[in-house]
Amino acid sequence: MLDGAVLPNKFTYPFVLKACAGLGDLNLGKSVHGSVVKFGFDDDVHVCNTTVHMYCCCSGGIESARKVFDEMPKLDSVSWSAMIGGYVRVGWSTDAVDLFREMQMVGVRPDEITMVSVLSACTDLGALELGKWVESYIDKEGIQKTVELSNALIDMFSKCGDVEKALKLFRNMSGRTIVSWTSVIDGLAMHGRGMEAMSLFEEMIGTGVAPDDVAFIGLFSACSHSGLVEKGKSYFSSMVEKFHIVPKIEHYGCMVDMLCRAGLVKEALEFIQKMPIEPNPIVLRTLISACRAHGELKLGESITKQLIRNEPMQESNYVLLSNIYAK
DNA sequence: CTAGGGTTAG
Repeated sequence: MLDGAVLPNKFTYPFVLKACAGLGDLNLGKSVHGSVVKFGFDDDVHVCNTTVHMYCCCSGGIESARKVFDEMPKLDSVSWSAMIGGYVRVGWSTDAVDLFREMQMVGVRPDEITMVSVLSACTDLGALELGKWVESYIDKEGIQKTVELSNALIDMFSKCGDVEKALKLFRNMSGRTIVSWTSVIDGLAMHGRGMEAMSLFEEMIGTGVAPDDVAFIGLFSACSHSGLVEKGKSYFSSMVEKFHIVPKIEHYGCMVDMLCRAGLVKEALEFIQKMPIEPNPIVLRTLISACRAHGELKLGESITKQLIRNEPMQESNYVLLSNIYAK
């Protein structure tokens, strides 16, 4: 296209940049950005917004995104949402909140998409008071409570410690999605309310919503945190046999965590050995910590040595080993 | 003619 008669125009770039974002390819994105600059489309707010988003989606691109953002001739709510959302995605939630404050100071009106990202930042930070403020801000500003925004509110309350409030919003919500159910189940799980999480899970199935792989992670986590080992095992079978979901490492990880918390270290080891996929470092660390807690020091030592062989650069593994020797 | 978000074990 570049060497023919047809030149790219400013309407071409958002599609190309979006493709780079989808691939997460920073080098490709950089070269497309270079082309944007070369053709002088870097004064177009839509092209710049897509560029910010592209950098935010590429690993290691967040600083470049901020650079483009800072140099934009004009910022609209999409620009701010893209940058705030980018910070949340890479886990820089404090920067996301700071940027939201800056957005308010310069007087750009946030919309429901901005607020979803701000709420994600609150959830990540466990900032309940800020989250409550955001909720009242949404009401005060008359920002549209889409299903996605309601879900973000439920998720925030659920994970920041006000499960009752999350449940209340959930019960009053019209048009719940599996995300709404999963957020409340996760909150109950995190706060040791495993039986309620289980009954909500059953209620969900009863209303005709089929559980997906993410919902099962929440459910297993609930069983794990509440010591419901037999329930967890039976749900694991049902996930595979009844709902035909292929377990991922996260599902196996939950089961290992559940067995370890219950002190069934040997059974956790057997479970790992029977898994059809390789245990990742997270699973191995769960097992090692359990070995230490339950006096299986020899076993813990051998697994830790295996872990160190797999990731010799991870300093925390040596801490695990020294903790075992300390015992 | 284009654009930003949304549940995932420890």
